[in-house]
Amino acid sequence: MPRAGLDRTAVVEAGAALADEVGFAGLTMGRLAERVGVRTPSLYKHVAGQDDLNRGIAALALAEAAAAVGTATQGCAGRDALAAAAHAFRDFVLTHPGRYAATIGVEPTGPDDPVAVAGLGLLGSFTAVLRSYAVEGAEMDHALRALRSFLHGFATLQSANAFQWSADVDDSFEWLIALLDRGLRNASSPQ
Amino acid sequence: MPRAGLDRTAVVEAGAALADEVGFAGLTMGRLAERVGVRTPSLYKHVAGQDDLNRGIAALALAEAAAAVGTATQGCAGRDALAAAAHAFRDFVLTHPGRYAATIGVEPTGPDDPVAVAGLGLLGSFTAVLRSYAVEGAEMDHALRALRSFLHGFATLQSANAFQWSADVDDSFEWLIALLDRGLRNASSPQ
DNA sequence: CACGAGTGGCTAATCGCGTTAGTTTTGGGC
DNA sequence: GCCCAAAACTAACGCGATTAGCCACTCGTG
Repeated sequence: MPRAGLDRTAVVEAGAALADEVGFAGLTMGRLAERVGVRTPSLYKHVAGQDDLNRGIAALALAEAAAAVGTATQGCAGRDALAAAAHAFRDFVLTHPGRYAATIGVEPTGPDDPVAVAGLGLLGSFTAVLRSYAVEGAEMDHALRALRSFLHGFATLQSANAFQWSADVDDSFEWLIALLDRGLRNASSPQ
Repeated sequence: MPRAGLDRTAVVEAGAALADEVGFAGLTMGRLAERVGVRTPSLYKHVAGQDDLNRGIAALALAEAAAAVGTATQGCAGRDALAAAAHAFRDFVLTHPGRYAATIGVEPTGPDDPVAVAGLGLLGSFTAVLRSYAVEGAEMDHALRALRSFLHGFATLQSANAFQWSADVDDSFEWLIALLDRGLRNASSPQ
């Protein structure tokens, strides 16, 4: 039996790709094993189990999302940066719905958990965007959460096909970015 | 063996309550059967299977959420209505995380699917709120999607404990409402 | 070049969950 | 008091995750 030459990152990456194809719920150890050309129990030589696999996929997805947002906003500021970040994030979620879904419901075990580290990276990319606006101090935390909620909600709902009405979804996304921009530009003004 | 006297709604409601307790992923036919005092296969006399159960729970949750938002916004307008709706929705998701989770990933099978009907009800509650702002025509669809994305994203992330930083989550929610209000008040103005 | 150890793969088996088939029991209507 | 449809039960299957235990390939070392 020739060896497949697997290692942890190969298994995790194959799992992420498979999750994108068949959906996170359809990611099964058996399917993943078949995909990488191995019998199911052999996977356990590389990952500790399904939970560990999910954590690996989540960390990978967060790192990739952070990179996508970071490079998309290079050299932009203000509304341009916001639009670039939003589009980069949504594109990532829509092209990689499975691995993004893996990031939900994974609680980091500690501050040096790869999931936590990757999450901080994504947060950093968003922080850079918000710095272009007059957001400072404690408001940064609120704005970060708002931005993350917006993007997560929209991308998740669209990826779940929860938008069934008439209007074009891309138009709605642009409208949403404009609304965020309006709200952020006056962030410090008295409500 | 004395009869338990179950019917479909009793099973669905017990399933929703159980999902809130143990999480949507922990909702299992065996546990639900034990909860209602019956053996697992007996549940299949009332629901067609786990998927059907999920649809029932989702429809129930959407109807309850619509009712909560609707009554909370009675007699309010503008920012008051927005704040009331946002709080009612978030409270519902936080107190019923399991049944709300059931609403994600359920695609209505047709226009008269109870899930679709209940979803339209929730949409109607949000539409009433947005009518207080100068939102009209095609913008209503965009604003609806924006509001839904915001609320879904925030509630989901908080319920998944994805907010790990310093600032108070309730403060962030108020800040987010203020941001939405600012953005909506100028909805029709040129960006 | 042999070899021994460790690693990566395999088979077999267990457990839990969803689901189906077939059987028994209950309780309301005649 | 009897009958039958509904509702519950037991038994059994399939599938997915996981573990235990075994074997083969490969690589570094003598």
